[in-house]
Amino acid sequence: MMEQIRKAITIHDVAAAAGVSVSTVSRVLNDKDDVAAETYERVQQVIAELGYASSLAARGMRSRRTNVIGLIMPDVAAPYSVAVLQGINRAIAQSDYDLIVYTNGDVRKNASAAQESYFVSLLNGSITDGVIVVTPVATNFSTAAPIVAIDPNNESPDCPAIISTNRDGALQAMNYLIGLGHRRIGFINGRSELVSASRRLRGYRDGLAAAGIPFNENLIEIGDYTTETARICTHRLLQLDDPPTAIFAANDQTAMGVYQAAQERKVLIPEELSVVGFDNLRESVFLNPALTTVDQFISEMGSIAVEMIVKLINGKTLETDLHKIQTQLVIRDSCKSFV
Amino acid sequence: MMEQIRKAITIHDVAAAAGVSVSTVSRVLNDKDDVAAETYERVQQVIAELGYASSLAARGMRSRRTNVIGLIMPDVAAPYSVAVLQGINRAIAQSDYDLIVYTNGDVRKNASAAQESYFVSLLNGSITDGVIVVTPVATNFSTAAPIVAIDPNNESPDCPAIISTNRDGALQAMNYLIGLGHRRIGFINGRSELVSASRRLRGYRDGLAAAGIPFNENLIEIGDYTTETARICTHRLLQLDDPPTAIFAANDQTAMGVYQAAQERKVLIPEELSVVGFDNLRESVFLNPALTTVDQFISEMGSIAVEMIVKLINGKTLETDLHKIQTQLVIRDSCKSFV
DNA sequence: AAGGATACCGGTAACGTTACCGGTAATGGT
DNA sequence: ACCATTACCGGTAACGTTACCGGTATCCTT
Repeated sequence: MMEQIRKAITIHDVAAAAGVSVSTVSRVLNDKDDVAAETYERVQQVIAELGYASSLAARGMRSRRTNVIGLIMPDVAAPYSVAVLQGINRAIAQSDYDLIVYTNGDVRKNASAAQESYFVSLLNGSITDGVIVVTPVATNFSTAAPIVAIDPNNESPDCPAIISTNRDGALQAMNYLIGLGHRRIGFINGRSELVSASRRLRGYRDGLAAAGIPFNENLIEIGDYTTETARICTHRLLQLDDPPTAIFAANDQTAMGVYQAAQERKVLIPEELSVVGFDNLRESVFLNPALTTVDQFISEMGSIAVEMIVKLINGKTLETDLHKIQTQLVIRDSCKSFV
Repeated sequence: MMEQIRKAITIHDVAAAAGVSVSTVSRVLNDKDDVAAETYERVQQVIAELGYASSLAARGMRSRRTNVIGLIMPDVAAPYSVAVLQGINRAIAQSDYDLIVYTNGDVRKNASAAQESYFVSLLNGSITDGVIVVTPVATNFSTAAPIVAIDPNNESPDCPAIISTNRDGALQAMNYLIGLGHRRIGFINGRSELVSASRRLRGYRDGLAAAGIPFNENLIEIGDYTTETARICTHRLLQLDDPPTAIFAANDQTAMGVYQAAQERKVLIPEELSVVGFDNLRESVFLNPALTTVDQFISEMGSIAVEMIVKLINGKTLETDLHKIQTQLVIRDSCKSFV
């Protein structure tokens, strides 16, 4: 077994086996009409018999068209990434394109801009017709093929991008909590260098200000969007002399950390502590109690990105370079009014 | 803005800008030692300035080595796939290789063998040095580069593969339930054409047989590993004249469907119905009550696959072509003894 | 000082494919 | 019967890169 070191078959092998020239095989492969029906059949049969598939590399190099869209994301297995992937996958299925996801598996938090542009050029102009990048630090890429950024870390990116209304979503969450009577509201933020985190903090502060509640430094924790860090932050908040009656978590994974810490301290959610998250991940429904959270339609961002990149690939112009997605509070069972 | 239709830069541009030949630039790129320190520096600087990245396609075509590993999976966003991805990602990060995930976004359940081999040849021999395929139907690929299959749908695949002990895991689950006193145990299977499903059914039947419990056709439902179908199957089981006191779900997503149906019928888990799953997905901890399930170490399968493919790429031989992973029952809160 | 070794670099060919051009045979029109 | 058109197909060059060979200038050795 496993003696299949039979050298990979090329278009030349197919041509030889079918008794035609490589040009003709190429024409068959690309469904050009300048080939006799009989010849077409014969070549197709040989292709099937030999199990031939054309080299994506060679094809892309010569014809400048691969029908493949690239996707670059820092960590493919993170819940956020998975949600994006779902949307992209759905859109790809309905398109004529295939998808290649590229990652170096590096889950170090701070991918450098240089590395990102490296990845982009690596794919673009060789094996992909266009690239979608997720939460990039860089937004200026030197490449011929089009690029679309999802949630870029740049207030004014110079490539087409999709962003969600982070401040507005946070504001909705705050208004909801304040409407329930909460006045001591803790906030556990994401990594502060991320634009999304600073925009959500903005919403938190604006929400307080609009209600005339003074900003209290002690109620702010700087997390990193991970559950474990959020657990620690929550413990710090809950052991304050005057602990918060509600916590606004900057994303759902952070909210999970809040749940964990609350359970460890025998603090009941929502009776003794209200919690609001951000993202509306699939998992948030399964939490007990089900998490109230801000939906930022992550999957939609993915599918819209595909639509945009396809337009760009086909030389069309976009209606808008900056596609904003409206966030929306989803009320479940993790909050209770505070009297 | 967005006038970056500056034609992609090639090694020739770099060579011209640095005042050297393309050969020298190539040597710098590949860290060959036949280049003066001063020249090396200058070329590196030009590369950085121009933001040049070599074309993966051209490189792979010429040098037969790309340092990229391919991964082919039917649905990247499915929970199972995500778990595999996690393991693969972890292992990739510690290796010298990058990862490309290929999908056509087709979530149709039955990908054809032809399509699979097409994908494999597409990647292999052009842009990847080796490919990992997840739950392939085909296991005989005509390609020069190595292949490793995860959970192949073939009892005796003729390529190196990683499989988990499905029957044994199911047996553990059954012994546990029977040990708790259950005798009417329902089983919701996955798609019957999958090897994993038939092996788990085998374990279910063997478990019954060992305990002297007669097999009852009515307690078997054929699902498709999805939550929605499982919901429907569960309703059928629970409205039987003599409904099961426990349900063994063929995977965790199926178990979630059982939870949903139970909730709709006001059937309490575990008081009135015990549930065991299979997979031990991340989500299973968040379920309420936490799901007792068979861990099949999906992530480990991914990282082991990377180890295997790297060995094969480097011409080493594997200790074993068929790597079996031991499954293990994880007991949580979804089962109770039946008196 | 002459010969040989070494350091460094450029030119050429090839990887597998498609775009383009051109050529042959068959067909149609008069 | 002759020219024009058409249908079909083959040859050649090029995509961007690296392997390989070979060439020049410098250095070392005796």
